Amino acid sequence: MTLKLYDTMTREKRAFVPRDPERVTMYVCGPTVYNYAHIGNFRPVVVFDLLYRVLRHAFGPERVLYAANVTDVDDKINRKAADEGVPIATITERYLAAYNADAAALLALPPTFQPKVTETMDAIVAMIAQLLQNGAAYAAEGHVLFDTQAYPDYGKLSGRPMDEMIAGARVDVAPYKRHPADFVLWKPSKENEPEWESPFGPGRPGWHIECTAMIDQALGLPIDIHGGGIDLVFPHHENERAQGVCATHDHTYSAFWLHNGFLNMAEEKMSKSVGNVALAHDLLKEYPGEALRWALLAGQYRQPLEWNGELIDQARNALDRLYRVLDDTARFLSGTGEPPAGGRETDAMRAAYDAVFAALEDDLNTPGAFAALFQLADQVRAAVMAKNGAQASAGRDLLVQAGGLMGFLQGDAQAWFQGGADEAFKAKVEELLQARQAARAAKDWPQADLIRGELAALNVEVMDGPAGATWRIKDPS
RNA sequence: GGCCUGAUGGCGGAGUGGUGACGCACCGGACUGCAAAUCCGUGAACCCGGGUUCGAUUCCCGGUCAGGCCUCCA
Repeated sequence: MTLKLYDTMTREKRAFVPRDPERVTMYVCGPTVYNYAHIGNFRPVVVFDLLYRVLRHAFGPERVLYAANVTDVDDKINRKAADEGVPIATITERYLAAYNADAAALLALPPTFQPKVTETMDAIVAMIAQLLQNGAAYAAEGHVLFDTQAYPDYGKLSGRPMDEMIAGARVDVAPYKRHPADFVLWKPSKENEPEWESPFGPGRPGWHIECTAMIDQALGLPIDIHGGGIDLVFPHHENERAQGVCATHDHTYSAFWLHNGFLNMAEEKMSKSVGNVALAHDLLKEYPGEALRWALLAGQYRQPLEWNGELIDQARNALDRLYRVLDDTARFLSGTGEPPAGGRETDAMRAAYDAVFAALEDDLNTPGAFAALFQLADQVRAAVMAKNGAQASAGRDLLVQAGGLMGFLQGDAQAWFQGGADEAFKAKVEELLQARQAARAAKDWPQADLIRGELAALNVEVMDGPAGATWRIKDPS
């Protein structure tokens, strides 16, 4: 089986073959850290984290280099800093920390590198100088601009014929541009804006050059995979490519271009509590990160995804079901008293397990992978019901492994169901549970139901099983 | 105005030139003191109009609707 990925550039799905299997490189455009990130900003985080995991599995963890940048030089940052009367770094550090915490909560692995513009300034300046030297850039009125006419392939990535686009554009063209599509590589800073020294005069980099320089510095051009949101195809990635190719004289830049679709926000349903629960930071207060991760992967990454409260509930329920299988299996295995070692899975289990990988290798078909995961879970449950400890154990291991490849099911099942409960709370619940058990033993049903009601008031749901009662935190709704 | 995507059951969402996955929800049954879970089972969809084909949800054309980009927004 081979990994197949859809490349925006060639508009086709094709086999992924890295330039060097010992050193697979991926770069993804990250956030501008001036605020809490919208949940939509985390779709690429989760999607490319999944790809990162798949690549690590395929080529070996230490052979995959993943760089996800952070933009910490930006007008919006400047404005925010001015509003609060604090240095730029105060803003960027605050929101970078929040961003990384949120990404971690969504179970995204930390990338190998997280380059920042402020730490790449030398490389940016050097690359601009190189472009000037190569005749692909020119200076005008304190700016340095990229000369799109110097790059015949310009527009190829986004599939835009330049003349038509300019004809239809509603943009004012700066008078110092030789061609309307030319874009800024370096520009003078305005009053009170941060600025850096350069051979072209003091100033700051334009938007696109930073990524190209960060890629070259962190990974080295060309790379195997470049990812980001679909909105970045033009102009950002088109420009990146133009710069990179003209600076390095290597035509690849990135062998594959991957772009994730947008989240469709249904504003009417989103307001479960109040206002915009659309910030990942806020959503994470209400839902387990693992459920949000599942929701973000509920659709194939290139398709638009309907984002609403129901989607999150469904994701949570889906994980409930898988964790329940894990939990029931654990109970069964501990009940049998003999931890079966070296058990063997059934063919159906193995087939489902393989199907998870096959789906992911097909351009990250996460819905297909989920379907296979459920198939596997069903097989494990069947083994438990058949009281086949060896098969249950082996199947459970496969399920945890397959889920793990996608970043799921690595937590303790009890923790999933009782997530967020502290020790004092658990003790309180146990106390009520025992009182209820006593009432049940005495067949005092009214009393037992009364206690169930008390637990319900604590947002706890009781489940009576053959081995006693278990409990879980109910849905937040 | 130009360019580009998409349209599948109540909801989310795969896939395919010929019995339309999967999950959630719903309904019936089993089980249960109650409830949950679980098990068995039922029902339910391919935007509209043409074309190609023995046959189209799938391919082509047109339309409608929705979304994205052309304004440093994933």
